[in-house]
Amino acid sequence: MSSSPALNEALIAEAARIFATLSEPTRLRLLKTLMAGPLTVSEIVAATGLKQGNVSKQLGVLTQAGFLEREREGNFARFRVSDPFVQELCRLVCDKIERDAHARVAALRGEI
Amino acid sequence: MSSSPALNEALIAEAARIFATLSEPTRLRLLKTLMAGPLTVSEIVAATGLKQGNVSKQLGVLTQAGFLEREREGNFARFRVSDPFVQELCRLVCDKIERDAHARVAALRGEI
DNA sequence: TTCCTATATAGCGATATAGCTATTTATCGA
DNA sequence: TCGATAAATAGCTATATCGCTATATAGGAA
Repeated sequence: MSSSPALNEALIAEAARIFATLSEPTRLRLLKTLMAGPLTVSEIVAATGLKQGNVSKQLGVLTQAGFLEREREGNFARFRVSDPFVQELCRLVCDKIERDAHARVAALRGEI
Repeated sequence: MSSSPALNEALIAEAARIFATLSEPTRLRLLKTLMAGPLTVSEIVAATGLKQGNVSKQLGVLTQAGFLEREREGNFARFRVSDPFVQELCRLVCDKIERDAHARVAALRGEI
């Protein structure tokens, strides 16, 4: 049971879109900040030191991509990570980075 | 045991780089093609219909990122996926896409 | 060496998007 | 209704990078 080329292309395009969403340091910083718990825009601005406009814009991108949920609270907007998938993905990547770092250290040891 | 801000930034930058490498449909297509087994550049060109120059360029990007290994075979260059990490990552993302698709279908059913 | 084929790379136009400043929109309290 | 504050957005410049064409490099065979 193999899928049609078109479906494959759609799957690839969607996967690329997901990876692209996660390809910006600023957005990863926002996700990391929100992984500790839901926060309002101003709290995020205070926690990260990023400009309010950029924070709003990138939160919008992450929400559009389905990684965050937005909830109005009076004058504020509170954002939360909406999908454990994000955590899984980030953990996998971070583990990989650590593994590679350890491998590099081991290689250096071998070279001495 | 929390890491220094600088280390965190480095980790985020590295993660963003990994995601960015996977954010291009062409590169995902190449990875997908190579997941079936190692191939030379000309075989990849034949299998995908992409231009030789682009294939070389993007294989270079993937190799630089550590996702592929290159092996000279006389006049040819054979590439292979070098890290099961790539498969894991792609599987995770594809699963997510399928889950979301099913969820959308279910939502549609509910709306009828 | 000289030719031929497989890869790699240079240079270019087009496109996408990050972050900036400034402004607009939305919601609450007086 | 009228500020005041939180958030979203508009418009901009700068930058990165895709795929393209054309060319350079590398390695084998004659």
